[in-house]
Amino acid sequence: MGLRHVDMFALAADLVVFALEDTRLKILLIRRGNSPFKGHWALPGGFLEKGETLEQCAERELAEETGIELRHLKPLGTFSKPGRDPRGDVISVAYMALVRTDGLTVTAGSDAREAAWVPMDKLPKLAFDHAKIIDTARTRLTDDLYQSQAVFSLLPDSFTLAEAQSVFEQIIGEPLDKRNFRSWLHKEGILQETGEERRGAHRPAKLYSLEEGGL
Amino acid sequence: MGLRHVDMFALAADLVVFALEDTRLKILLIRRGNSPFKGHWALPGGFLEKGETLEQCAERELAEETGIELRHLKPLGTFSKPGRDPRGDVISVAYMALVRTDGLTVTAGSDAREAAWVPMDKLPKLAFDHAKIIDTARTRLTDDLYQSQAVFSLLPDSFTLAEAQSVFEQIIGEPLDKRNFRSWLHKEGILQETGEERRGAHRPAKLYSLEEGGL
DNA sequence: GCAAAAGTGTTATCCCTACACCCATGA
DNA sequence: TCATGGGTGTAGGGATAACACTTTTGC
Repeated sequence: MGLRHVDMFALAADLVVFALEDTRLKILLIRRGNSPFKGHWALPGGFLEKGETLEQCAERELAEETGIELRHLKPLGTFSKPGRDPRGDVISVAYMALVRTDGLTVTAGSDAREAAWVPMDKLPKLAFDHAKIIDTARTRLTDDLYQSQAVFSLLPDSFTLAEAQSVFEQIIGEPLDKRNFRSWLHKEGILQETGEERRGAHRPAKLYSLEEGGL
Repeated sequence: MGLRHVDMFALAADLVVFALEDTRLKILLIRRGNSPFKGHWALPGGFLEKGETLEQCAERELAEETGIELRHLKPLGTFSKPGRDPRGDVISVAYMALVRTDGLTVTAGSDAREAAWVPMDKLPKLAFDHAKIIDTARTRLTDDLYQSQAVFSLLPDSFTLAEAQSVFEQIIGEPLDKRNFRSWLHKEGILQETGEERRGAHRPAKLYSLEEGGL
Protein backbone atom coordinates (compact mmCIF):
# COMPACT_ATOMS: atom_id res chain seq x y z
CA MET A 1 0.00 0.00 0.00
CA GLY A 2 1.42 3.33 -1.05
CA LEU A 3 0.35 6.84 -0.30
CA ARG A 4 -2.05 7.33 -3.19
CA HIS A 5 -5.20 7.70 -1.14
CA VAL A 6 -3.71 9.69 1.69
CA ASP A 7 -4.25 13.42 2.18
CA MET A 8 -1.12 15.47 1.64
CA PHE A 9 -0.02 18.63 3.40
CA ALA A 10 2.59 21.31 3.17
CA LEU A 11 4.86 21.53 6.19
CA ALA A 12 6.41 24.71 7.46
CA ALA A 13 9.09 25.13 10.06
CA ASP A 14 8.64 28.35 11.98
CA LEU A 15 11.22 29.80 14.31
CA VAL A 16 10.97 31.75 17.49
CA VAL A 17 14.43 33.25 17.77
CA PHE A 18 15.30 35.00 21.00
CA ALA A 19 18.24 37.34 21.35
CA LEU A 20 19.54 40.05 23.54
CA GLU A 21 19.81 43.31 21.71
CA ASP A 22 20.63 46.51 23.46
CA THR A 23 20.39 44.53 26.74
CA ARG A 24 16.72 43.78 26.04
CA LEU A 25 15.24 40.37 25.25
CA LYS A 26 13.78 40.41 21.77
CA ILE A 27 12.29 38.15 19.14
CA LEU A 28 13.21 38.07 15.49
CA LEU A 29 10.32 38.95 13.23
CA ILE A 30 10.01 39.52 9.52
CA ARG A 31 7.58 41.61 7.60
CA ARG A 32 6.03 39.47 4.90
CA GLY A 33 6.65 40.44 1.31
CA ASN A 34 3.98 38.22 -0.21
CA SER A 35 0.39 37.34 0.43
CA PRO A 36 -1.17 36.03 2.51
CA PHE A 37 -0.66 38.56 5.28
CA LYS A 38 1.46 40.70 2.94
CA GLY A 39 3.00 43.48 4.99
CA HIS A 40 2.20 41.82 8.30
CA TRP A 41 4.77 40.78 10.83
CA ALA A 42 5.42 37.07 11.17
CA LEU A 43 7.92 34.55 12.46
CA PRO A 44 10.73 33.57 10.13
CA GLY A 45 10.29 30.15 8.64
CA GLY A 46 9.66 28.28 5.46
CA PHE A 47 8.49 25.15 3.81
CA LEU A 48 9.97 21.73 4.33
CA GLU A 49 11.65 20.33 1.26
CA LYS A 50 12.01 16.68 0.41
CA GLY A 51 15.19 15.12 1.73
CA GLU A 52 15.61 17.16 4.89
CA THR A 53 14.35 16.88 8.44
CA LEU A 54 12.21 19.58 9.91
CA GLU A 55 15.05 20.60 12.15
CA GLN A 56 17.36 20.94 9.19
CA CYS A 57 14.68 22.94 7.45
CA ALA A 58 14.46 25.30 10.41
CA GLU A 59 18.23 25.70 10.48
CA ARG A 60 18.38 26.30 6.76
CA GLU A 61 15.62 28.86 6.80
CA LEU A 62 17.20 30.72 9.65
CA ALA A 63 20.56 30.77 7.93
CA GLU A 64 19.09 31.78 4.57
CA GLU A 65 16.94 34.53 5.93
CA THR A 66 19.26 36.02 8.51
CA GLY A 67 22.75 34.51 8.46
CA ILE A 68 22.47 34.07 12.19
CA GLU A 69 24.96 32.02 14.19
CA LEU A 70 22.79 29.20 15.42
CA ARG A 71 23.24 27.88 18.92
CA HIS A 72 20.27 25.97 20.27
CA LEU A 73 17.24 24.67 18.47
CA LYS A 74 14.46 23.20 20.51
CA PRO A 75 11.32 21.58 19.14
CA LEU A 76 8.35 23.53 20.38
CA GLY A 77 5.28 21.87 18.99
CA THR A 78 3.05 21.28 16.03
CA PHE A 79 0.27 23.59 14.96
CA SER A 80 -2.29 21.94 12.74
CA LYS A 81 -5.61 23.67 13.24
CA PRO A 82 -7.51 23.62 9.94
CA GLY A 83 -7.71 27.10 8.48
CA ARG A 84 -4.62 28.40 10.25
CA ASP A 85 -3.14 29.17 6.82
CA PRO A 86 -5.53 30.67 4.26
CA ARG A 87 -3.60 29.02 1.42
CA GLY A 88 -4.81 25.65 2.54
CA ASP A 89 -3.36 22.71 4.33
CA VAL A 90 -0.19 23.88 5.98
CA ILE A 91 1.02 22.29 9.19
CA SER A 92 3.53 24.29 11.13
CA VAL A 93 6.24 22.75 13.25
CA ALA A 94 7.77 25.33 15.50
CA TYR A 95 11.30 25.52 16.85
CA MET A 96 12.90 27.83 19.30
CA ALA A 97 16.41 29.20 19.13
CA LEU A 98 18.57 31.32 21.39
CA VAL A 99 21.23 33.35 19.64
CA ARG A 100 23.58 36.15 20.38
CA THR A 101 23.75 39.33 18.45
CA ASP A 102 27.32 40.45 18.99
CA GLY A 103 28.37 41.87 15.66
CA LEU A 104 25.43 40.33 13.89
CA THR A 105 23.39 42.07 11.25
CA VAL A 106 19.99 40.81 10.32
CA THR A 107 19.31 41.01 6.64
CA ALA A 108 15.87 40.52 5.20
CA GLY A 109 15.82 37.78 2.58
CA SER A 110 13.48 36.06 0.12
CA ASP A 111 9.95 36.37 1.43
CA ALA A 112 10.88 38.96 4.04
CA ARG A 113 10.51 42.63 3.20
CA GLU A 114 12.07 43.56 6.50
CA ALA A 115 13.54 41.75 9.47
CA ALA A 116 13.87 43.15 12.94
CA TRP A 117 14.41 42.37 16.59
CA VAL A 118 11.24 43.24 18.42
CA PRO A 119 11.01 43.55 22.21
CA MET A 120 8.84 40.82 23.65
CA ASP A 121 6.53 43.26 25.37
CA LYS A 122 5.94 45.28 22.22
CA LEU A 123 4.91 42.63 19.75
CA PRO A 124 2.76 43.79 16.84
CA LYS A 125 -0.22 41.86 15.49
CA LEU A 126 1.15 38.76 13.88
CA ALA A 127 0.28 36.72 10.81
CA PHE A 128 -1.24 33.23 11.02
CA ASP A 129 -1.27 31.77 14.54
CA HIS A 130 2.21 33.05 15.23
CA ALA A 131 1.18 34.86 18.39
CA LYS A 132 0.17 31.52 19.81
CA ILE A 133 3.46 29.97 18.79
CA ILE A 134 5.37 32.75 20.52
CA ASP A 135 3.28 32.23 23.59
CA THR A 136 4.26 28.57 23.64
CA ALA A 137 7.88 29.56 23.24
CA ARG A 138 7.79 31.99 26.14
CA THR A 139 6.23 29.40 28.39
CA ARG A 140 8.87 26.89 27.40
CA LEU A 141 11.63 29.40 27.93
CA THR A 142 10.58 30.09 31.50
CA ASP A 143 9.90 26.43 32.24
CA ASP A 144 13.38 25.37 31.15
CA LEU A 145 15.21 28.36 32.58
CA TYR A 146 16.86 26.70 35.52
CA GLN A 147 17.11 23.22 33.97
CA SER A 148 19.44 23.94 31.08
CA GLN A 149 22.28 26.27 30.36
CA ALA A 150 20.65 27.20 27.07
CA VAL A 151 19.95 30.77 28.21
CA PHE A 152 23.64 31.54 28.22
CA SER A 153 23.55 31.25 24.46
CA LEU A 154 21.95 34.67 24.54
CA LEU A 155 25.08 36.18 26.04
CA PRO A 156 28.43 36.83 24.38
CA ASP A 157 31.48 34.68 25.13
CA SER A 158 32.17 36.61 28.28
CA PHE A 159 29.75 38.62 30.34
CA THR A 160 29.24 40.04 33.78
CA LEU A 161 27.05 38.44 36.40
CA ALA A 162 24.77 41.46 36.30
CA GLU A 163 24.21 40.85 32.60
CA ALA A 164 23.39 37.21 33.23
CA GLN A 165 20.99 38.15 35.99
CA SER A 166 19.25 40.64 33.74
CA VAL A 167 18.56 37.89 31.22
CA PHE A 168 16.98 35.70 33.87
CA GLU A 169 14.92 38.58 35.15
CA GLN A 170 13.60 39.46 31.73
CA ILE A 171 12.58 35.88 31.12
CA ILE A 172 10.71 35.35 34.36
CA GLY A 173 9.47 38.93 34.40
CA GLU A 174 10.45 39.77 37.96
CA PRO A 175 13.55 40.91 39.83
CA LEU A 176 15.92 38.40 41.41
CA ASP A 177 18.03 38.76 44.51
CA LYS A 178 21.61 39.41 43.52
CA ARG A 179 23.25 37.31 46.22
CA ASN A 180 20.88 34.39 45.79
CA PHE A 181 21.35 34.40 42.05
CA ARG A 182 25.11 34.37 42.45
CA SER A 183 25.15 31.62 45.02
CA TRP A 184 22.92 29.56 42.76
CA LEU A 185 25.36 30.06 39.90
CA HIS A 186 28.18 29.07 42.20
CA LYS A 187 26.43 25.93 43.36
CA GLU A 188 25.72 24.91 39.77
CA GLY A 189 29.32 25.51 38.80
CA ILE A 190 28.42 26.43 35.26
CA LEU A 191 30.49 29.59 35.00
CA GLN A 192 34.16 30.34 35.26
CA GLU A 193 35.98 33.61 35.68
CA THR A 194 37.90 34.70 32.64
CA GLY A 195 40.29 36.85 34.62
CA GLU A 196 39.27 39.88 32.60
CA GLU A 197 37.24 42.82 33.74
CA ARG A 198 34.77 45.08 32.08
CA ARG A 199 35.50 48.69 32.83
CA GLY A 200 32.68 51.16 32.60
CA ALA A 201 31.46 54.22 34.39
CA HIS A 202 32.01 52.69 37.83
CA ARG A 203 33.66 49.82 39.60
CA PRO A 204 34.85 47.24 37.07
CA ALA A 205 32.93 43.97 36.85
CA LYS A 206 34.55 40.57 36.55
CA LEU A 207 33.87 38.73 33.34
CA TYR A 208 32.69 35.13 33.25
CA SER A 209 32.23 32.51 30.58
CA LEU A 210 30.44 29.19 30.39
CA GLU A 211 32.34 26.30 31.93
CA GLU A 212 33.95 24.07 29.30
CA GLY A 213 31.80 21.10 28.37
CA GLY A 214 28.65 23.14 28.58
CA LEU A 215 25.66 22.76 26.29
CA MET B 1 1.31 32.83 -3.83
CA GLY B 2 -0.35 29.50 -3.29
CA LEU B 3 1.08 26.13 -2.54
CA ARG B 4 1.69 24.98 -6.09
CA HIS B 5 5.46 24.80 -5.88
CA VAL B 6 5.72 23.49 -2.37
CA ASP B 7 6.60 19.89 -1.53
CA MET B 8 3.75 17.96 0.03
CA PHE B 9 3.88 15.27 2.68
CA ALA B 10 1.65 12.75 4.33
CA LEU B 11 1.27 13.23 8.06
CA ALA B 12 0.78 10.44 10.52
CA ALA B 13 -0.16 10.67 14.17
CA ASP B 14 1.41 7.87 16.16
CA LEU B 15 0.49 7.04 19.71
CA VAL B 16 2.46 5.74 22.62
CA VAL B 17 -0.24 4.45 24.91
CA PHE B 18 0.80 3.39 28.39
CA ALA B 19 -1.35 1.27 30.63
CA LEU B 20 -1.13 -0.93 33.65
CA GLU B 21 -2.04 -4.48 32.87
CA ASP B 22 -1.57 -7.24 35.35
CA THR B 23 0.17 -4.67 37.62
CA ARG B 24 2.88 -4.15 34.99
CA LEU B 25 3.45 -1.03 32.93
CA LYS B 26 2.91 -1.80 29.27
CA ILE B 27 2.66 -0.16 25.88
CA LEU B 28 -0.01 -0.79 23.30
CA LEU B 29 1.37 -2.21 20.08
CA ILE B 30 -0.20 -3.52 16.94
CA ARG B 31 1.05 -6.06 14.47
CA ARG B 32 0.84 -4.57 11.01
CA GLY B 33 -1.44 -6.23 8.51
CA ASN B 34 -0.08 -4.44 5.46
CA SER B 35 3.25 -3.60 4.00
CA PRO B 36 5.55 -1.96 4.66
CA PHE B 37 6.68 -3.85 7.74
CA LYS B 38 3.84 -6.32 7.29
CA GLY B 39 3.77 -8.60 10.30
CA HIS B 40 6.02 -6.32 12.35
CA TRP B 41 5.03 -4.69 15.59
CA ALA B 42 4.39 -0.96 15.50
CA LEU B 43 2.72 1.86 17.36
CA PRO B 44 -0.94 2.47 16.66
CA GLY B 45 -1.56 5.51 14.53
CA GLY B 46 -2.78 6.70 11.20
CA PHE B 47 -2.82 9.41 8.61
CA LEU B 48 -4.03 12.93 9.14
CA GLU B 49 -7.11 13.79 7.16
CA LYS B 50 -8.07 17.24 5.91
CA GLY B 51 -10.21 19.18 8.33
CA GLU B 52 -8.86 17.81 11.59
CA THR B 53 -5.99 18.71 13.88
CA LEU B 54 -3.24 16.24 14.57
CA GLU B 55 -4.48 15.81 18.08
CA GLN B 56 -7.97 15.00 16.83
CA CYS B 57 -6.41 12.58 14.40
CA ALA B 58 -4.57 10.83 17.21
CA GLU B 59 -7.74 10.61 19.28
CA ARG B 60 -9.73 9.32 16.35
CA GLU B 61 -7.18 6.68 15.46
CA LEU B 62 -6.95 5.47 19.01
CA ALA B 63 -10.71 5.22 19.29
CA GLU B 64 -11.07 3.53 15.91
CA GLU B 65 -8.36 1.00 16.47
CA THR B 66 -8.92 0.13 20.10
CA GLY B 67 -12.05 1.74 21.55
CA ILE B 68 -9.94 2.89 24.45
CA GLU B 69 -11.22 5.37 27.01
CA LEU B 70 -8.93 8.30 26.43
CA ARG B 71 -7.61 10.27 29.37
CA HIS B 72 -4.52 12.30 28.62
CA LEU B 73 -2.92 13.11 25.30
CA LYS B 74 0.40 14.85 25.31
CA PRO B 75 2.29 16.03 22.25
CA LEU B 76 5.61 14.26 22.12
CA GLY B 77 7.42 15.47 19.06
CA THR B 78 7.82 15.35 15.34
CA PHE B 79 9.79 12.75 13.45
CA SER B 80 10.78 13.74 9.97
CA LYS B 81 13.99 11.99 9.02
CA PRO B 82 13.93 11.29 5.28
CA GLY B 83 13.56 7.58 4.63
CA ARG B 84 11.87 6.85 7.95
CA ASP B 85 8.94 5.49 5.97
CA PRO B 86 9.78 3.43 2.87
CA ARG B 87 6.58 4.55 1.19
CA GLY B 88 7.96 8.01 0.86
CA ASP B 89 7.45 11.31 2.54
CA VAL B 90 5.64 10.65 5.75
CA ILE B 91 6.14 12.89 8.75
CA SER B 92 5.10 11.43 12.06
CA VAL B 93 3.76 13.50 14.91
CA ALA B 94 3.76 11.50 18.09
CA TYR B 95 1.43 11.73 21.05
CA MET B 96 1.44 10.02 24.37
CA ALA B 97 -1.55 8.76 26.30
CA LEU B 98 -2.08 7.19 29.69
CA VAL B 99 -5.10 4.93 30.00
CA ARG B 100 -6.51 2.39 32.35
CA THR B 101 -7.38 -1.11 31.40
CA ASP B 102 -10.07 -2.01 33.89
CA GLY B 103 -12.59 -3.98 31.91
CA LEU B 104 -11.10 -2.90 28.62
CA THR B 105 -10.58 -5.19 25.68
CA VAL B 106 -8.25 -4.24 22.93
CA THR B 107 -9.54 -5.18 19.54
CA ALA B 108 -7.35 -5.12 16.48
CA GLY B 109 -8.82 -2.97 13.74
CA SER B 110 -8.20 -1.89 10.14
CA ASP B 111 -4.48 -2.07 9.52
CA ALA B 112 -3.77 -4.06 12.68
CA ARG B 113 -3.63 -7.85 12.49
CA GLU B 114 -3.22 -8.02 16.23
CA ALA B 115 -3.09 -5.60 19.13
CA ALA B 116 -1.50 -6.26 22.47
CA TRP B 117 -0.15 -4.75 25.64
CA VAL B 118 3.58 -5.32 25.71
CA PRO B 119 5.74 -4.87 28.82
CA MET B 120 8.14 -1.98 28.40
CA ASP B 121 11.17 -4.11 29.12
CA LYS B 122 10.23 -6.74 26.58
CA LEU B 123 9.63 -4.69 23.47
CA PRO B 124 10.06 -6.50 20.17
CA LYS B 125 11.79 -5.00 17.13
CA LEU B 126 9.56 -2.23 15.90
CA ALA B 127 8.59 -0.90 12.50
CA PHE B 128 9.75 2.49 11.24
CA ASP B 129 11.47 4.62 13.89
CA HIS B 130 8.92 3.66 16.50
CA ALA B 131 11.54 2.49 18.96
CA LYS B 132 12.90 6.02 19.00
CA ILE B 133 9.44 7.46 19.53
CA ILE B 134 8.88 5.16 22.49
CA ASP B 135 12.19 6.21 23.89
CA THR B 136 11.12 9.83 23.72
CA ALA B 137 7.88 8.94 25.44
CA ARG B 138 9.60 7.13 28.29
CA THR B 139 11.88 10.07 28.88
CA ARG B 140 8.93 12.42 28.91
CA LEU B 141 7.02 10.17 31.25
CA THR B 142 9.78 10.17 33.84
CA ASP B 143 10.46 13.88 33.43
CA ASP B 144 6.84 14.81 34.10
CA LEU B 145 6.22 12.21 36.81
CA TYR B 146 6.16 14.47 39.81
CA GLN B 147 4.87 17.57 38.01
CA SER B 148 1.48 16.35 36.91
CA GLN B 149 -1.13 13.99 38.21
CA ALA B 150 -1.35 12.38 34.78
CA VAL B 151 0.14 9.11 36.05
CA PHE B 152 -2.96 8.45 38.09
CA SER B 153 -4.81 7.97 34.82
CA LEU B 154 -3.12 4.60 34.70
CA LEU B 155 -4.89 3.49 37.85
CA PRO B 156 -8.53 2.57 38.31
CA ASP B 157 -10.98 4.85 40.12
CA SER B 158 -9.79 3.61 43.46
CA PHE B 159 -6.49 2.02 44.31
CA THR B 160 -4.15 1.31 47.18
CA LEU B 161 -1.09 3.35 47.98
CA ALA B 162 1.08 0.35 47.25
CA GLU B 163 -0.37 0.19 43.75
CA ALA B 164 0.32 3.86 43.20
CA GLN B 165 3.87 3.44 44.45
CA SER B 166 4.42 0.52 42.12
CA VAL B 167 3.49 2.69 39.15
CA PHE B 168 6.00 5.34 40.15
CA GLU B 169 8.66 2.72 40.70
CA GLN B 170 8.14 1.15 37.31
CA ILE B 171 8.39 4.51 35.63
CA ILE B 172 11.59 5.63 37.28
CA GLY B 173 12.97 2.10 37.35
CA GLU B 174 14.02 2.04 40.98
CA PRO B 175 12.41 1.38 44.35
CA LEU B 176 10.97 4.19 46.44
CA ASP B 177 10.78 4.52 50.19
CA LYS B 178 7.25 3.74 51.32
CA ARG B 179 7.05 6.37 54.05
CA ASN B 180 8.59 9.11 51.95
CA PHE B 181 6.29 8.34 49.05
CA ARG B 182 3.28 8.52 51.31
CA SER B 183 4.29 11.73 52.99
CA TRP B 184 4.86 13.25 49.58
CA LEU B 185 1.36 12.22 48.53
CA HIS B 186 0.02 13.69 51.73
CA LYS B 187 1.85 16.97 51.24
CA GLU B 188 0.53 17.24 47.67
CA GLY B 189 -2.99 16.52 48.82
CA ILE B 190 -3.94 14.90 45.55
CA LEU B 191 -5.56 11.78 46.96
CA GLN B 192 -8.51 11.17 49.22
CA GLU B 193 -9.57 8.06 51.10
CA THR B 194 -12.66 6.42 49.72
CA GLY B 195 -13.49 4.74 53.01
CA GLU B 196 -13.38 1.36 51.33
CA GLU B 197 -10.78 -1.34 51.76
CA ARG B 198 -9.30 -3.91 49.49
CA ARG B 199 -9.16 -7.30 51.13
CA GLY B 200 -6.64 -9.81 49.90
CA ALA B 201 -4.38 -12.46 51.28
CA HIS B 202 -3.20 -10.29 54.14
CA ARG B 203 -3.99 -7.12 56.01
CA PRO B 204 -6.58 -5.07 54.09
CA ALA B 205 -5.39 -1.88 52.38
CA LYS B 206 -7.26 1.39 52.36
CA LEU B 207 -8.47 2.56 48.97
CA TYR B 208 -7.83 6.04 47.64
CA SER B 209 -9.03 8.08 44.70
CA LEU B 210 -7.89 11.25 43.01
CA GLU B 211 -8.99 14.43 44.75
CA GLU B 212 -11.90 16.14 42.95
CA GLY B 213 -10.78 18.76 40.48
CA GLY B 214 -7.76 16.75 39.44
CA LEU B 215 -6.31 16.54 35.93
C1' DG C 1 1.03 -18.74 65.45
C1' DC C 2 3.10 -17.48 61.40
C1' DA C 3 3.84 -15.40 56.99
C1' DA C 4 2.99 -11.32 54.39
C1' DA C 5 1.69 -6.92 53.28
C1' DA C 6 -0.15 -2.44 55.56
C1' DG C 7 0.72 1.23 58.14
C1' DT C 8 3.25 4.85 60.71
C1' DG C 9 7.49 9.45 62.73
C1' DT C 10 11.74 11.37 63.55
C1' DT C 11 16.07 13.17 62.49
C1' DA C 12 19.83 15.25 59.73
C1' DT C 13 20.88 17.56 55.70
C1' DC C 14 20.45 20.47 51.94
C1' DC C 15 18.43 24.14 49.51
C1' DC C 16 15.92 28.28 49.15
C1' DT C 17 14.83 32.78 50.76
C1' DA C 18 15.20 37.08 52.90
C1' DC C 19 18.04 40.63 54.03
C1' DA C 20 22.23 45.24 54.31
C1' DC C 21 26.52 46.91 53.96
C1' DC C 22 31.25 47.97 52.11
C1' DC C 23 34.16 48.48 47.78
C1' DA C 24 36.22 50.29 43.63
C1' DT C 25 36.04 53.29 40.14
C1' DG C 26 35.11 57.55 36.98
C1' DA C 27 33.61 61.93 36.97
C1' DT D 1 34.13 63.45 47.39
C1' DC D 2 30.35 61.57 45.66
C1' DA D 3 27.40 58.87 42.84
C1' DT D 4 26.96 54.43 40.92
C1' DG D 5 26.97 49.85 40.17
C1' DG D 6 30.03 45.66 41.95
C1' DG D 7 30.66 42.54 45.32
C1' DT D 8 29.92 39.64 49.63
C1' DG D 9 27.57 36.12 54.16
C1' DT D 10 24.30 34.43 57.31
C1' DA D 11 20.34 32.76 59.64
C1' DG D 12 15.68 30.54 59.51
C1' DG D 13 12.29 27.54 57.40
C1' DG D 14 10.86 23.91 54.43
C1' DA D 15 11.62 20.04 51.74
C1' DT D 16 14.03 15.80 51.02
C1' DA D 17 16.19 11.38 52.31
C1' DA D 18 17.45 7.85 55.36
C1' DC D 19 15.92 4.76 58.56
C1' DA D 20 12.70 0.01 61.61
C1' DC D 21 9.09 -1.58 63.93
C1' DT D 22 4.14 -2.63 64.94
C1' DT D 23 -0.45 -4.00 63.11
C1' DT D 24 -3.75 -6.73 60.81
C1' DT D 25 -5.28 -10.22 58.34
C1' DG D 26 -5.62 -15.14 55.91
C1' DC D 27 -4.07 -19.45 56.18
